[in-house]
Amino acid sequence: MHLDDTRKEILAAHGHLLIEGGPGCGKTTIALLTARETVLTLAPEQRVLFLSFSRAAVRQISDRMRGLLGSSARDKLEIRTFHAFFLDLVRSHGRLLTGTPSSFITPDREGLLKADFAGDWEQETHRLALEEGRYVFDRLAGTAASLLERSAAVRVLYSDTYPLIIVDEFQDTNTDQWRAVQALSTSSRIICLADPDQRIFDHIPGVDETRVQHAIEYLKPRRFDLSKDNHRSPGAGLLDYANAVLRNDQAQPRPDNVKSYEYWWPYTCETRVHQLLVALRTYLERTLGRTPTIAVLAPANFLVGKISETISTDTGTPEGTVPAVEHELNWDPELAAAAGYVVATIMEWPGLDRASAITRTLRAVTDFYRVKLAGGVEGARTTIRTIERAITAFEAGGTIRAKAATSIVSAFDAGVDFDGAPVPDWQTARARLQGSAELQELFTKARQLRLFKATDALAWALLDAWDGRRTYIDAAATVQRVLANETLEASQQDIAPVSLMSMHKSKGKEFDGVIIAEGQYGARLLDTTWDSKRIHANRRLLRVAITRARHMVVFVRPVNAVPLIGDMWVDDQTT
DNA sequence: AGCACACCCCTTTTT
DNA sequence: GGGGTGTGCT
Repeated sequence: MHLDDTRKEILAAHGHLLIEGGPGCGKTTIALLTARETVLTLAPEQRVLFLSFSRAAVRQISDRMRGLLGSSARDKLEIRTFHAFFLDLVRSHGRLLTGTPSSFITPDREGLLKADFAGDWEQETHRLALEEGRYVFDRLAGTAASLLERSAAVRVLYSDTYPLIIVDEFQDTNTDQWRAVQALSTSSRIICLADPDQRIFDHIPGVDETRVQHAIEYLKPRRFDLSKDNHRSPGAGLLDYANAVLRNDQAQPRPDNVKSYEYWWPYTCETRVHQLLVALRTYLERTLGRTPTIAVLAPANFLVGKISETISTDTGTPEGTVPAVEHELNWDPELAAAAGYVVATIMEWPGLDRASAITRTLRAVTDFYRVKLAGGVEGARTTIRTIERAITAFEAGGTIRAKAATSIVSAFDAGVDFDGAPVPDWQTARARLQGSAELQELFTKARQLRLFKATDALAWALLDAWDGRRTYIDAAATVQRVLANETLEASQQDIAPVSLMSMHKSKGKEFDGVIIAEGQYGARLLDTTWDSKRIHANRRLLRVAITRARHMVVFVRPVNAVPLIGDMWVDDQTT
């Protein structure tokens, strides 16, 4: 492999390093090569630690590693998420802080606990951690940091084990993650990989635009700038264009592999995306000579969800019918699972007495709203209360007032027949979810489950739950188990040919083609009414989205959308 | 207490 | 366009 002077310098350098550069500049590669050199000097029990944010990123880095490092070097390199690393640390040493063994509260469990807790949940999670040694995900990093700060023994143990620690996406580390890195930096060598222009998460508490500056002051690292380099060949033009969008640089022309389309009546954003998605797929298939990977990205999740709904079925347009597109969607998996859980309780009906069947389903409905409440929807609280009151009234034989509850009762009384074929039976059960706004919402969410590739696993598990005559025994528990399993495994699957996600979620991923969709009412890419801070944040986000593509970017924007490059204010006045 | 209707606003999240 | 919230009616 040919190395230029900067890279040779990086390999020869000692002490803490800060390596900056944009997408495709080779930060990860040079970090892996540095790890390879370091590995040669390690004692048998020592390793190099490579920390990143998501499992998807860990997977991508591991793939890259396999191409660069021999198997003996690979064994000495630990590529892990921050979370997994902190989880181990707290599991092994958390007792030092609390005196009790540590246990963990999974996100779905946290949702239910949070919904039933009246006070300040943030404060409660601190109390749970300190007094009971029970940790929700968000408390892990802070706890790990405290352990490393307060216990010299723990710090020395970890620094001894990991003399070199590489921190990926350093600009997005939060305060707690940075504290842990700081503590380890006393005896371990730290290499930070950063691209300040990919900072798209500073709306999250603890993530801070001054992080890189702090690191420069605290670690006093040697700094290297790779931002001029790009090793993805057709991507080079895309990176230049993305940088032009970032800086609103009007001198840069739009390259041929960036297209922009408008939509207006009778098209909606979703139908236009559907049409262009099929066209892009055909085009890439022809030019690449293989099945391409395509991502549809939007600035807001609700738009992603709407696009998913639209492309799931054939769409009629003035230019003909566009066929349904198989795709993967990663949005609200917890809410969809909670809705699926309600459907599963209905599949248990024929085997249960009236009272337990109905209360079981209604409890599942309240749990759905607990998940929703945990996601920040305050209004879910009244719905939970209303349905809980209905359950109490039902059990006491009183009058039920909630429409969702009366609908469930009459659905049960109307009777439901299953015949042992899981998929049609699932649909039969799901079809009972109607008669009120709440049940309609559950119905829609449950439909999304189809998209999590969970269908097959669900069908198999339900086949086992079938009692051979008329009901599914413990269907709810079965569905919960399968869905929990699927969410954990999901990230390990290969990239689907077509995936839909928010622009934020696309960070660190790569596709042959990218469609960037802009909504009409919300979900704007740029808006003249925004302040400069938000405009700049969205330009950074656009840069991330554009650079996800290896070959082609297609914008789908409403008529009169603000040009991505140009004088926004003048344009606004002329329209 | 629960619901329907009117009005308002419209980002982003890993594990 | 549509989901969330607030208001007033039953």
